[in-house]
Amino acid sequence: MSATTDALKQARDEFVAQWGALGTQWGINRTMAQIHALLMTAPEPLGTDEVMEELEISRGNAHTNLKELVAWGLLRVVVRKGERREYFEAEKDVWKVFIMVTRERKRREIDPALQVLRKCAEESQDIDTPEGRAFYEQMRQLEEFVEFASTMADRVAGMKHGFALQMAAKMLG
Amino acid sequence: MSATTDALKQARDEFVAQWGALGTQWGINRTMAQIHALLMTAPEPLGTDEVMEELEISRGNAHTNLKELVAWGLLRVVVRKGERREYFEAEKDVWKVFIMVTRERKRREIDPALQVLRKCAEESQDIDTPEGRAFYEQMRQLEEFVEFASTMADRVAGMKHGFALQMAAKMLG
DNA sequence: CATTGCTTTCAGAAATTACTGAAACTTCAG
DNA sequence: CTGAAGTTTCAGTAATTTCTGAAAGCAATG
Repeated sequence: MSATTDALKQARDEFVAQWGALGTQWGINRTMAQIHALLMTAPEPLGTDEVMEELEISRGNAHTNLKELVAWGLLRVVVRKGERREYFEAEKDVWKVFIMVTRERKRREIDPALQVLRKCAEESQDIDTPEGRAFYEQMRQLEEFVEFASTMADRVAGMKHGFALQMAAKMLG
Repeated sequence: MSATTDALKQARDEFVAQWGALGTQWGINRTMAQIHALLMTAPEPLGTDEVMEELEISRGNAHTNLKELVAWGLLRVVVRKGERREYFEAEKDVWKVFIMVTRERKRREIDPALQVLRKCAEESQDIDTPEGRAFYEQMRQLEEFVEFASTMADRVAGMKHGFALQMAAKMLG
């Protein structure tokens, strides 16, 4: 193995390890983040066994997290003709990755919050004391804000990269 | 206790419990989210003992999470004249809460990612093979995007509520 | 319909994270 | 200085999350 190939392997391993550590901070499990990093920097699709070997993890773990990444829309399953194995390929376009993550987080984090806030607002609607009114108002304000966030998330997720940049330029200028 | 007071307590308990559960999904610990919910809906500042009693948690747990919330800028410490106890009061303005959370998440999630990406880009800068170039390019694209996110976070965190609404209207219109 | 090659599931083990309760520390008043 | 009232720390325990390895499932092939 040549010196440059070795240097690449090293840089890539570093990236995988660090991305995994970051994932933990973002509330994503380490293995999932590592697999994502590995595949985002893979020149071609990898199979379950290759992922297992590269990251030194069990089949069950590799399988679960690969499927989870597919559910997030961050990996595609690739089947090669004449082969039974499944290969996995990462979305490499950074903007598309961002869109996927935004959609998924909205679904998992924003939508449930909205449910809760609406329920609490409704339940406190008719409580006719100063404290009751204050509580209701607080719920309403949270609800309004989260609704706003929800709309923004949808908007952003629908944008084309170019448009987003244009908007950002306006915002920043 | 009157019926309406009772209904309020019930609604509030529900909110605290659910907000705690949501917190878990956001990668924030349950107790911290519960304390935050409790104080956001408290008509006046509470002391450690009241928080302990309300949520049925230990002193150590209450203390740690109260201080953590202060560190996030989501609670203020209030001292009443002639008293030694510390009381805690939540920021109730939803927009201000959002700003604080944005700042803190940028610091904890975006900045470290940028460090990692810069290091990996630098390390792979001179690897002169097709795979090396591809890796370097991927790091650069990620870096560029995260830089963009960082700038946006700073911008948003510097906005006044009114301005944000105005911008949102433009975006959505 | 038996075998092969691969995918999926899941019970138990390991690792991580959060909580308790008690002791140590700090500050103030008498 | 001593005690009272409160804050802070932390070792050990509990709860939760993640991972392993093996068994079960499934589809294609001969």
